[in-house]
Amino acid sequence: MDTDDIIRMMASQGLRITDQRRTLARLFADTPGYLSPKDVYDYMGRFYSGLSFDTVYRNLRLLDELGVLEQVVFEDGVKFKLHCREHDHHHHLICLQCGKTYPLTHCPMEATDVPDDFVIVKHKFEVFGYCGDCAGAETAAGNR
Amino acid sequence: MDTDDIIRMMASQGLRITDQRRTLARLFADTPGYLSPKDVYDYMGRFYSGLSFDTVYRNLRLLDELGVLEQVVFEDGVKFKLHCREHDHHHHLICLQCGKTYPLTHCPMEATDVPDDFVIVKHKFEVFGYCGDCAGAETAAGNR
DNA sequence: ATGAATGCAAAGTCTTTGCATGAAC
DNA sequence: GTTCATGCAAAGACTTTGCATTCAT
Repeated sequence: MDTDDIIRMMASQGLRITDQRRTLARLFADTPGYLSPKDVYDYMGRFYSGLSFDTVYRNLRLLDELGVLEQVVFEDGVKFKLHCREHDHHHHLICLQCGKTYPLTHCPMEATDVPDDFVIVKHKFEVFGYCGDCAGAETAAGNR
Repeated sequence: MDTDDIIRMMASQGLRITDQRRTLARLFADTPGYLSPKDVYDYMGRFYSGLSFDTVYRNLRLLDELGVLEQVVFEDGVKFKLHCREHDHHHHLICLQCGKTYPLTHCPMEATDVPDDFVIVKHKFEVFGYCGDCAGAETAAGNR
C-alpha cells in the first residue's frame, strides 16, 4: 500500500486531504514498523513549524478508527502502523530495534486446550527479537 | 502462596513489614486475578484513611522488582498479580470479567516458524474471554 | 459558503519525585 | 538511634478537549 492508496482511503471515508495528512500518509507508507505518537510528531515537525501534538493525536486516532492504521499497546506505550492488508488471521514477529514486523501464519489457538466452559473472546500472540539487519548491526558493533 | 508466604518473602528481601504491606500481601494472596493500581488503592483505602496513591505505586513497583508481583500491560492500563509460582514456562487464559487467570501449558513457540536470521528475545501469548462463572452470570443476566 | 482541520491553551489522567514526619528494626 | 516507609504536595509524561482561525471542498 503506497501513499496514494492511503490518501484515497482517507478521502473515500470523507476526510479532507490536507497537506499534513498527505505527509502523514507518506510517513506510514514508507515505514515498515511501528511508530509512537512522538515519532510521528518529530517527523512531522520537520515540515510544519507550528505543529501541535493534539493534531497528531487526533489524526492517529481518526485513522485508527477508520481502519487505516492499527494501534498496539506495548510496554513502553502506544504505537501505530499501517493496518495489515492481509485478510486472513495472522500474528507478528516484531523487531525491537527497527520496529519492522513480519507476518506469522501459525496461529497458536489451534493447538491450545481451553476448558469447555471458558468463552474465548480474543487472543494475543507476538514474538519479539531482532531482525537480520538489526541483529547483524548489533553483533558488528559488539565486535569493535 | 498465602499471606504469610508473601510477608516472609518481603521480609527476606529486607523490606520492613508495615501494617499496610501486610494488608497488601493479604489482598494479593486472596485475589486470583489482576489488580490495577486503582483497584489496590480502593481496597487499601477502606483500611487506611490517609492513604496516598504514591505509596500504593511505590509498593507495587517494589514488589514487582522483587519478583513478588508481576506487572502486565493491558490495553486499559497496567495491572498486577502474584508472580506465578510455576517454574516451567507457561501462558495464561484471562477472564475479562473477574480477571482470574488459568495457566496454559501449550507454548506456541514450538510450532512457530521464524526466519533463520531473526534472533528471538521474548514472546507474548495471552487468551482473553469469560470464565465459567462469569460467562454463566452474563448469560443469566441476558435472559432476564 | 460551509463544515472540517488546525493551533493554542488548558485541563485531565496516570505516575513519579522531594521532603518532612513517623514507624520498623 | 538508624534507616526505611509513609503522606503530602508538587511536578512530570502522555493524552484529550474547547474554542477561534484557517483551509478543503
